[in-house]
Amino acid sequence: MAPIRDMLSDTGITEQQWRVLRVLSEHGPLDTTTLADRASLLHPSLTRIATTMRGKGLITQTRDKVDRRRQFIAITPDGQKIIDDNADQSARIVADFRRILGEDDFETLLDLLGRLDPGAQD
Amino acid sequence: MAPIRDMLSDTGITEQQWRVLRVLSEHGPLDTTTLADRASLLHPSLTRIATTMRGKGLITQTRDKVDRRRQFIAITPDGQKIIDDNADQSARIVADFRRILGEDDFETLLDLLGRLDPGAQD
DNA sequence: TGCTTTCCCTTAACATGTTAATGATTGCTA
DNA sequence: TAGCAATCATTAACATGTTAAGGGAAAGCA
Repeated sequence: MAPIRDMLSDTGITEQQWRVLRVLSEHGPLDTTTLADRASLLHPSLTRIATTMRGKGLITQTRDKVDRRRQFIAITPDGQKIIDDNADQSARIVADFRRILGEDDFETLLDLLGRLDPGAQD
Repeated sequence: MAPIRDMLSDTGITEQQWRVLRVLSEHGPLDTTTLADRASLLHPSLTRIATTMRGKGLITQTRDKVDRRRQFIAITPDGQKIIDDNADQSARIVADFRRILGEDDFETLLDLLGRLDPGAQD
């Protein structure tokens, strides 16, 4: 994760906050349980992270009108801007991994890791 | 790491404390810089962890007579007991990984990961 | 309807990761 | 030898991981 962290150190957000933004950017607004799952966060962590990010204006949090236990979290334009500004560099990092290993070995790695942790398939 | 954490939840120590004990058990007393490196911990983390573990009587910490900036940390009998009590189960977890993937694929995985992070060779 | 259960989420408490600043020694050098 | 740089380690501040407990709302049922 070191290259990712280097990238993020310039943006003022953390690795976990980056994951939250990416998931929201890809899937649109999500309830907190789904968001925590897709961002690989435990719910207590997400609660805190969401509070921080709401404070920074990166996300909005709204309560479900029907089921008032539920909440939905959505990305704001400011949050989306962080994703956009770093999209190139982010893609480059993955491309680097692929280049270092070569296409075949890269796929092999994903396969082997997947076999060790069947629950983590994306 | 999930299987390791399950194992440790019974012992009252954390994953990082486990790594510290293992390194000390394998290499004998070490200075804190070397210990932090081998246990994959940053120095500030090691400082705190060492304080905790000293409180539990798992390690001892002594200052170098010659260079009084330096410290040496050693495992105590109580600490070694934790290693011994869990050695079987620990070996079994690695063996499980090897079994799931098969010998060849297991070696391949170690190789691929090593190529992505050349600094982390053991 | 009233009660219990279940669900969704938050709080709390403790341990660690991470970066920057600070201490404490030692070593070098003018 | 006084002063400064380098080294080893700790402290501080903030963010997250992890487990357990709590709080509010909905659902099921007598």
